Amino acid sequence: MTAVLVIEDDDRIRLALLLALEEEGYRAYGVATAEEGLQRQRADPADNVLVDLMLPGMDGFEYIRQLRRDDDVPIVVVSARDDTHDIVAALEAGADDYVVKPVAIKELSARLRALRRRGRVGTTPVSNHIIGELEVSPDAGEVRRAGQVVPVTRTEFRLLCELAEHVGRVLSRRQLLQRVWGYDTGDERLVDVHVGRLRQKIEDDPANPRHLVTLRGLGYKLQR
Amino acid sequence: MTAVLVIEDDDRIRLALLLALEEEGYRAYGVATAEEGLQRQRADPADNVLVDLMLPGMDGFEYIRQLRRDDDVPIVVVSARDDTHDIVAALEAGADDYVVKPVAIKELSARLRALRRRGRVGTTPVSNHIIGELEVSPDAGEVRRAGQVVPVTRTEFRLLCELAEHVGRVLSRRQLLQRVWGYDTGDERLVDVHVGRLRQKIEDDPANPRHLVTLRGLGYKLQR
DNA sequence: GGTTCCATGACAGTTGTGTGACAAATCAGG
DNA sequence: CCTGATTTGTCACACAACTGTCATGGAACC
Repeated sequence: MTAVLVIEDDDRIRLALLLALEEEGYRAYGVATAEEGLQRQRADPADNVLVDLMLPGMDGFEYIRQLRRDDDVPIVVVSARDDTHDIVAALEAGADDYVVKPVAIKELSARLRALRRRGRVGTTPVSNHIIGELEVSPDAGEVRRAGQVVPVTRTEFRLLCELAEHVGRVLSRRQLLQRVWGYDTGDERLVDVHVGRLRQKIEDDPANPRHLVTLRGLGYKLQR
Repeated sequence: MTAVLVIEDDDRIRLALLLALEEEGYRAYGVATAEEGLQRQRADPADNVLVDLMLPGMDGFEYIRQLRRDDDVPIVVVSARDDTHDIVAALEAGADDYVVKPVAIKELSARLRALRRRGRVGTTPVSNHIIGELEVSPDAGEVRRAGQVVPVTRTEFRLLCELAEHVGRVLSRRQLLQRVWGYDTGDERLVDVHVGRLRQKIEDDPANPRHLVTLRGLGYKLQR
């Protein structure tokens, strides 16, 4: 069955849309924020995405841009604003269609069908490690936290990739030195420093890390 | 250059559309009847078709059905009628989008671009890449920015194609040297220089690139 | 309480990148 | 074949960003 993800902060509208879509034979589910929308689509990809533009927190434009980094799902904007600038900006950001509220469900359904008929084309998805709200894309050379790109340096990035490839496993300082730096020798404290810097960037509370944790006497571990 | 066929019986509207499209950087030509439209598209296929619904003789719905028998070109209906039944019927007949007259040319252009990005499904795979407002057509040997052709040199073009083929992925200087120049060896700084020159042409603010970005220590990446 | 292990801030040296200038190479048109 | 224009590759400099070391203080362990 065709699955549709609806991102709309107004509860009444969202529920009405979901109901109408189910009536039309879709499996439909919704979230209220763009952040949830990103997470949801990564965890359980839908065949179509409907998104409002005015959302609390991350807005619809930014949502589209972020999703489009590694997902080619057809995106339809459902907005109350009938403004050329918005329409152009949304399509440029990567949306495939733009309809103005209130929208006839039959029209929406027909537009979704037309889009699916076109099919997907484009980039093969990038391989990601997902650790909770953290995403590491070795291909894209990017680290995201709750959808937001976090700038990390090359060494930090390599270190994080190494840890992400072995989620839940302890890696000793020596192992990390070996794999990230290529050293066989050298001061192991170097690892500490970089772990510390990484924590500043990817942890909510760097002093009490939830993902990048220390195992005293053993080394470091990345966990979900 | 992207060619657009316009089928519209009202001379004034047709000419206005053609003019506006050319202004946007398209090669545009028009006919007044569906019969002419079919003939023309078979003789000299356009990349997009705009069609009115109310036409003398064969109407727009029938035109779409007939054209769709052997052509997967993106079709956009441009109609004065804002009626759900018409919209659904047109999309069901095989149209890809439906806009209501009068239409902002910028919106129309953005919708055409979005459609081309989706590409054709039945015919040869699309080889042109669309990255935001940027279009790269390896076949046509052209780069467009917001519809306007940007003159780039051969090397810049190859570099851009290489990056465009891997949107969202980092390519190291060595990889680029290898793929664009065919070197196995050589000074990697060469890549920097050409990236810099490319940025001057395709970026809004070359000093703060939005698409052709540097990933320090990793290489370059083209992103939407 | 002593010991070991770890976190963190500061800092100087190093590396990586952007850019302008320039000469060699290539191309277009006569 | 010649000439002028364009394109290409090299270089050097400046600047910003990154890295590794060290010292200090704090936390965990016995």
